[in-house]
Amino acid sequence: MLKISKKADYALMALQHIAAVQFGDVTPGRVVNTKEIAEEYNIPLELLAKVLQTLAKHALIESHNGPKGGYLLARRAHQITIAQILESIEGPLGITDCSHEKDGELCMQRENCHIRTPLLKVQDSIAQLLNNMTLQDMMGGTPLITIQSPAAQGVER
Amino acid sequence: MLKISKKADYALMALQHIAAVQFGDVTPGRVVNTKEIAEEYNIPLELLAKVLQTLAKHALIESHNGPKGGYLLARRAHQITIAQILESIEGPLGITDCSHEKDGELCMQRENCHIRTPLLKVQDSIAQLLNNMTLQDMMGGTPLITIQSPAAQGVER
DNA sequence: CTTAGTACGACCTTATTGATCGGAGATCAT
DNA sequence: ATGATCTCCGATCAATAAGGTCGTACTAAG
Repeated sequence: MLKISKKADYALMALQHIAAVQFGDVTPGRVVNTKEIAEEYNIPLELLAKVLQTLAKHALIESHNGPKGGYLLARRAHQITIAQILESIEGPLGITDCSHEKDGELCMQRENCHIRTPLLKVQDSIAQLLNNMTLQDMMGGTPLITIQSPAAQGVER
Repeated sequence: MLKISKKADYALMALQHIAAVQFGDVTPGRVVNTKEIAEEYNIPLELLAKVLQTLAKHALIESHNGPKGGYLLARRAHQITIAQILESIEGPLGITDCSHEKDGELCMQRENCHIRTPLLKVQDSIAQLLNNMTLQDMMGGTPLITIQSPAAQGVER
């Protein structure tokens, strides 16, 4: 519980990989295709493809068609937050059902519910945490590259 | 998707209610039965019953059988953390699948996975948050319960 | 115009969650 | 004791979401 989905997991791995290739020392600027990532991390190819398409639709990466095609980060790693990634894949994140309910459908226990307010506070804390963490912060012990980032916080390297 | 389940929601509501009755001004020390809570918050009776049984099994509340029976908080509100409640209902909480995997089954992408460590940090932060918040903290502006259902009981105690 | 790649939508399978049912056991009033 | 209420507990069902697959169309490089 309080668990992120596999698709979101895959998205994080893929983005980490793309970032590592793109800004790494070996072949910087190279595009990365779906198959390469799928094989590297043992992710089902078709599923990963859909995840990447979703990320592209949300403008976190950009796709290039045809042979020699593949994906590139749309922005730099420190400009992509973990929250953005998760929300691209799983929709707006909310601890509780009544977090962002439209006018029409409000939950049955709303009138007497005393736990909504405190729960929303918890949610805010988590959202804040995820919004302050970027893809850059996940680029710790990558074998491909050694990023010298002064601003990477909270991740051991 | 980082969401807590309905059962966990129900658990929180129920505990908040029990605490409010038990330590409130109106009828302090009174036991609370399943039906009362279910009706107050429009929760399916049978489902709530199971939630309460689970909470009792984890020693967060204690049950009293027979007529005039019901539930009582096993400890005081500030000694019950939100983390304890959630874990009672949904098992050990972990952001990612590989959080607490047994020796045998480790995830397919483990060897090349670069996101595990940073994710565990996120998880720790959330766990810390939930461990530092108690039931007491959810008892903010509780309008004290005003139930005097005929089915409930007489005036004594 | 062929080939290697993404794009996209429909579909299937499985796991989790939410909810229900039927009794067994406990307790209290009478 | 006995019956009326309660909780307890296991089994089960239904709904929904998650994970994964398939087929085809579209695009660009050689």
